Amino acid sequence: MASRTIENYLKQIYLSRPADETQWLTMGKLSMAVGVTPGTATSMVRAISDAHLVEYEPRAGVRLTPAGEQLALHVLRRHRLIELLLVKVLGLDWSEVHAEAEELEHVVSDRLLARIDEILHHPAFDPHGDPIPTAGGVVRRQDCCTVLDCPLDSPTRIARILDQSAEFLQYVNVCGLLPGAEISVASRNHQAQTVEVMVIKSGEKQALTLSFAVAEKFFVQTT
Amino acid sequence: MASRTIENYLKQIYLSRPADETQWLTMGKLSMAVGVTPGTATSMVRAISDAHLVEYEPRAGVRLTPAGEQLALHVLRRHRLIELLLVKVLGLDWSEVHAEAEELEHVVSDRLLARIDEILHHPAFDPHGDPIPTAGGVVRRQDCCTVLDCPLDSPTRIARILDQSAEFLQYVNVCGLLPGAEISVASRNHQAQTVEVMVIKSGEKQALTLSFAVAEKFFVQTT
DNA sequence: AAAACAATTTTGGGCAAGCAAAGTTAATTG
DNA sequence: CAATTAACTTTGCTTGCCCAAAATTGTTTT
Ligand SMILES: [Mn+2]
Ligand SMILES: [Mn+2]
Ligand SMILES: [Mn+2]
Ligand SMILES: [Mn+2]
Repeated sequence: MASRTIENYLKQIYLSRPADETQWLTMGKLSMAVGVTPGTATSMVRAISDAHLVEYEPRAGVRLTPAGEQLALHVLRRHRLIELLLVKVLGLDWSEVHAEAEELEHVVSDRLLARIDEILHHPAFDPHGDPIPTAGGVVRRQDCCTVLDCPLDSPTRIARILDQSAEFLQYVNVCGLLPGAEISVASRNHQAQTVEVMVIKSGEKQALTLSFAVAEKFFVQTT
Repeated sequence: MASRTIENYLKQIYLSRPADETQWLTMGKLSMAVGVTPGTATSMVRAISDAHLVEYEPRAGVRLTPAGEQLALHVLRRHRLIELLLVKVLGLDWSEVHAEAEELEHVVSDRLLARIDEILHHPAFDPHGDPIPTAGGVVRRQDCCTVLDCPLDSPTRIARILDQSAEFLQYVNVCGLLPGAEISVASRNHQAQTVEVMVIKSGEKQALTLSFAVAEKFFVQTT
């Protein structure tokens, strides 16, 4: 059994892996993601590599083996199912569940997880719109664009938000930009680096301005 | 914050404390309860005593300070509320929830615990009939007798079972001796050390024989 | 090509928990 | 009382995980 430390490393290696599959994740990035000093990450990765859960190339970086990826996806599945349970059944606010799940993901048994999955009717997405890997370790990929690059003036639906920080999610809540919300992008200003978004908030249409950096965090799906 | 190890020690010191308040809990008993060697218990208790959570008297034993007791009761509250949640909301069998709660009790936040308490309508007892300490750390004491010493031939109700092992609880399940079940004690045989119990199992009355040792595990309340 | 820089690895050390086995103490027994 | 025994404590060692700071390496810059 992998320790909770190792589970956290594997999960972060998965989440922080570079888009280009041939690339390695550097120790600097990993140590930041896990929240330890670079030296600690190096020696931990050495150990995890001895267990054949990652490949490690000194001065290049780290990459999950198939076994390591399965384990990472299992942790991610636990994390996201727990988040959804906390929102749907326990009634916590979606801005607080990430921190909570960060701990719970390491102690929930397979049996309990199966019950949670049943109660939620085998959901495909967590409260932030992140896909929940299947019990078999498969991630159903949804290709969609962001508020930054979707077509203008067409009605779309927010599908996913790429930020787990409680403060940001509370702001998102206030704006009504939650997953499922219908919006359309009115315009983009490349000089000011801002996007103007129309959102239906408690019945009436409202305009909202976001920076490019923030717009990029919102994935949308054309309806 | 107390580590999960310390939380476990405090909880076991509370649960294993001798009935006589003036007595100390010996290191032997404690090390058995926690599942470590006696030497480990001794040095751990020394450390916890430095934190003023217990009093430790070499060669006598250990005893909780008021601060330590509050912490222990908090852990116990988490444990028992979680057990009830797992049974009532998640639909786990009551024989499996103890092991599950043993881990979860250390990672559930105050906020989540408050939600659980609300959803369950501030329950007073867990699935085994054990009292749930209040948020203020008060244990509501119910004085009742056991199947070993209750009056004969009077209808009573099972209130509490003093054994958390899954196998035993599954047997209890089969016999219909769960908390809430109506029973009456027909006779006791002091030579054979057995008790004959009448229990209403799926409509019809059934007779059941238990040893003194097992009878003692069932607390009953006269109805 | 040399110097400077940034990223990474190595070294040395710390803390929390644990075990095994040796040493101590206190109670029990002959 | 002396000897034995059982319970407890001490000692020495291990493992997992972490940090700070020094050393190394690969890449830019000058
Ligand atoms: Mn985690
Ligand atoms: Mn999420
Ligand atoms: Mn526990
Ligand atoms: Mn219980």
